[in-house]
Amino acid sequence: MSKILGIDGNSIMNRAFYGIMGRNIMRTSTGIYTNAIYGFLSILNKTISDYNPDYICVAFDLKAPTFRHKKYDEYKGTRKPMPDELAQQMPLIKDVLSAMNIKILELEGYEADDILGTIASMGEQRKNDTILLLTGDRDYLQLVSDKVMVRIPTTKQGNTEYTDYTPDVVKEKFNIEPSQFIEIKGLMGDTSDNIPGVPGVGEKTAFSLIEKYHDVDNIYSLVETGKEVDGIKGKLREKIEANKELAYLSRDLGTIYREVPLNISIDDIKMQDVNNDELYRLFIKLQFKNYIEKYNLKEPESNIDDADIVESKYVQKEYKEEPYSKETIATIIGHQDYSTYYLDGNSLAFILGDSIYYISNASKEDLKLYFESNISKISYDVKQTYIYLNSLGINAKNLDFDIKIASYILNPSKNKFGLEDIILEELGVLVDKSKENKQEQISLLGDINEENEDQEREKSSCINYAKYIDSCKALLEEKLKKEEEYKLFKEIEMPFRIVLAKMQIAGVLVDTNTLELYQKELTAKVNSLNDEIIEMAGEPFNVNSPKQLGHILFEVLHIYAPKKTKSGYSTDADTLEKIREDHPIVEKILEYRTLAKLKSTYADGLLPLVKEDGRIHASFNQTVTATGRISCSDPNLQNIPVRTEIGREFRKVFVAPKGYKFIDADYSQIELRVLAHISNDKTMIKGFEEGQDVHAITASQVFEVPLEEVTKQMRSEAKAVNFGIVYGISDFGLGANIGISRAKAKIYIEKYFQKYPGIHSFMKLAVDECKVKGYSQTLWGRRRYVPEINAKNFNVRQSAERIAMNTPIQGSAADIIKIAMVNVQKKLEEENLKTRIILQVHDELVLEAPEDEVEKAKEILVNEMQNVAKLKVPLIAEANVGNSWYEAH
DNA sequence: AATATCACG
DNA sequence: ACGTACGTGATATTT
Repeated sequence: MSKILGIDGNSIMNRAFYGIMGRNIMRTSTGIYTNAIYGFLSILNKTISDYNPDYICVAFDLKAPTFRHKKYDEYKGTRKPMPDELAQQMPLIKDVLSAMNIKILELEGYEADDILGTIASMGEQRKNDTILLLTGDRDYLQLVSDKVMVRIPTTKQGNTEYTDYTPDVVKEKFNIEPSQFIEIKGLMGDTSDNIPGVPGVGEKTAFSLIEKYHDVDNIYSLVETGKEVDGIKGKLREKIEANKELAYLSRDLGTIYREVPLNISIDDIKMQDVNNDELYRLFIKLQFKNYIEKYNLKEPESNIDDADIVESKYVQKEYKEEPYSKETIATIIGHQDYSTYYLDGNSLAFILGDSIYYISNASKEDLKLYFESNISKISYDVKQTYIYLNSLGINAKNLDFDIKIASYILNPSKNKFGLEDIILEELGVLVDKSKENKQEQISLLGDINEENEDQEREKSSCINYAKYIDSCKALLEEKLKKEEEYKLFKEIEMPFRIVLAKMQIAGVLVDTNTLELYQKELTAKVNSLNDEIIEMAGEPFNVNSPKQLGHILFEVLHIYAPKKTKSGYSTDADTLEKIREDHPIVEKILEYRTLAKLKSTYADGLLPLVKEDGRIHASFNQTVTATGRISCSDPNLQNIPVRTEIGREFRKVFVAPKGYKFIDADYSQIELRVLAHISNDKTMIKGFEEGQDVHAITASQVFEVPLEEVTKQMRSEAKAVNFGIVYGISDFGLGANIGISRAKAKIYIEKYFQKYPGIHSFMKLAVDECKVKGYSQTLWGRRRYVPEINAKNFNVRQSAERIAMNTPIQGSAADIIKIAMVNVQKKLEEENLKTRIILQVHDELVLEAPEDEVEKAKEILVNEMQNVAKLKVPLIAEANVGNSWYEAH
C-alpha cells in the first residue's frame, strides 16, 4: 500500500503568505521576502511527518493564452494579481522544492487543481493506493473519495490547524456528497473565481436545493415539467428557469479537470532524499537557520564555487597562528592600531596585525596585559566582557567596537542579536553553537585523548570566532559609515555601553526585611480575598484564570458581558470597571488582581534576585527596542509601581546604603519638548519657553477657553490628547482611552491640529518621509526601518504610519537621555566622585551618592541632563534627594 | 509556545 | 467594511 501526497503550491504559498504576515513581513537582512516560503515548509513538514507519503509532488498554476474551456478567459481573466512580496517568493520555493528532490508539476494552460485532480485519478486507478491533497482551496472537496483525502490548513489565533476531509467529514460538515460540490457551484457560482452561477442564488439556497434534489440535472428536469416544485417558487423559479445555460456553464467551470496530459507515471514522483548541498546553500541564502538544523543538513565540503557565499562578499582573511608569550604580546601590542578578540570564560583568542594568538587558560596577568592595554579592541558583547573582567578585578580599556551594537544600530527592529545570528547575517556562515557546547559535556566523560581533542576543538572554535568577528566588524563598519550612522554608534552607543556595564555592576540595594514583610502581608490579603471571591461565586475556581473567571462572572452570575474576545470573555480591568456596579464580587476581583500582581511580580519575583551583596543587578539591554530606548530585565526595574499609593510603597525597599543618598532626576515632558523642537510649532514652543503647564495650555487651545477657566476634567482630557499625539493619534484610540465618542475625539484632534499647525505638518512630513526613505529617523540619526509604511493592507499601513510619527519623538528622547548618561558618568569620574548611576527609567535617572557628594552630584546630574543639546525649547530636569526611591522620586 | 493581564515610561 | 493608540517585561494559565 502506497501513499501519494499532492500539494497545491500556489494555494499553500498563498495561505502561508497571509498566515505569517504580522506587522512585519519576514525577510532576510538582504531584503528577500521569506514568510510564505517559511510557512510553506512548516506546513509541508508537518504533513510529511503526519502522512508519511511514498510519493510526493507539488503542482503550480501556469497560465497560457488559451485555457481548456472556451469561455474560461472571460470569466477567470479578472482575478486579482498576487502581491509583489508573494510573487518574489514563487521562484524561490521552486528552487527549494527542487533541492528537496520533490517533483514540481506545471503545464501551460492548466491550474494546480487540474494537475492534482489528474494525479488523484491516476492514484485511484492503482490498487491499494491512497491520496492526500494538501491545499487551502475548498474547491478540492469535490475530489474527496474513499481513496482521496483533502487536507486544508486554517489559521486559528495564529496557530495552524489542519482539517482532513474524508467523505464522512464532508457529509458531516456540509451535508452533501463530495461530488455534489460541483452542483453547488453550478447554482451559486464562485465570486473569487468569477464563476457566475444562477443570479440570486446564494450559499443557503444552493445547499438546500442540492440537499433536496441532489443535482442540477434533476432540478431542471423537475422544473421543466412545469409542475410545482417544493422550495422553488416565485422569483427563484423564474431565475432558475431563465439561467439554465449559466448554471450548466458554471458547473463545468467549477469542475476540476482530471485528464491533464502530464505524461508521467506515479513512479516519477517517488519520495527521495534531499540534496544536502543545494538545500544548505538555499537555506543560508534564505537565512533559515532552524530548517538547516531540522533537516540535519551538513555544510557542503567545498564552498569555493558557492555563488551565495561569494555574493555575501565574505572573504576569509588569512592569519598566521602564533604561540602566545607575554613578552611578545607586550611588544607587539603597542605597534598595532586595533585588535579583535573572542573571550569565552578564560579562553582568549585575539588578532594582532596578521597574527592570531590563543590562550586556553588565561591567567589574570594574561587578561590584564591584554585588556588593560591601550590598544583599541573589537568584539561581540563588550558589556559582558567588561562585567566579567570587572569581577576578576580587571578594568578593561578601549572596548571600542561591539558588533552586537553595530548590528543593532543598522537595524534595531530585529529580535536576534546572538553572535551566530550576526555571523550568519553578515558572512553567510552558519556556526552551530549547540554543537560546540555538546563537545564540552562529552569531555567530562571521555579519556585523556578525547580531552585533548576537545581542547583542540575549543581552540579552533575560539580562533574561528575571533576571525568571524573581525570580518563582521569590517563589513559593519563600512555599512555604518555608508548609512551615516557611524557617529551615533561611535560617539553615543559605544560609550553608553560602558555606562550600562557600570550601572549593572553597581546594582541597587534592597531592604530585604521590608520586602519580606510586604510579601507576608500581601500573601495574607490575597488569600483572604481569594476566599471571599469564591464564597461570593458559590463555587471554587481559579481567580487567576481569565477563562474560569469569565465563566463565573458572565455565566454563573449572569452579569452582562460588555466585551468579548475571540477566545471568550474579556475580563481586563477596563471591562471589570464597567460592570463594577453590577455585582459586589467585581470590586473584590479588582482588588485581588492589584494585590496578586504586586505579590507575584514585585515581592515573590524580586526576592530571589537579590544577590549576596544585598543588591539587585538587573540587566539593562541596549539591543532590544526598535526606538533606541533601553530595556531592563531580570528583574525589570523600569516598571516598579508608582501610579497607585499601594504600589508605590514598593519603592521603599530600594534604598541607599548607610551614609549614602539617592538622587533622582527626571525630565519634564521630554517627549513633548522634543515634539515642539522637531515640529517647530510656534504655539507649543512659546508654551515651553514661558514655562507654562502644557496640558493646561492644550486644554485652553482645544476647548477654546481662557487659561484660567480650564477645569481639571479639561486638563486631563487635553493631557490624553497630548499623549495621543505622541503615539501617532487616532480618533478611535483617543476615544477609547478617555471614554468619549469617536466623533468627539475626532473633533478634539481637528481642533488640536488647527491650533498647532506645526505639529500637523510634522505628522504629515514624518509619514511622507518614511514612505520615501523606508525608515524613520531621530534627531541623532538613529534609524528604524518601517517597510509596512507602503503596505496595501489598510490596518498594517495605518499602524506603520503611527510608528513613523512616534519613532522620531520617542527615539530622540532616548538619544537625549543616553547622551546625558554618558556625560554624567564622564563628569562624575573626572571629579573623582564615588557617586554612581544605578537606574534609568526612560526619562529618569537615579544616582547613589555618598552624603558628602550629594550637592555636587546633584548639580552635575541636573546640569548634564539639561545641557545635552540646545533645542528650540529648554530641557528641564528636576531632582530630589532621599533615602529610598520612594522618598527621592 | 501562546494568550491574557498588568506594571512602567 | 474594517479595527486601532507608542515602547517595554513578568507572571500565571492554557495549548
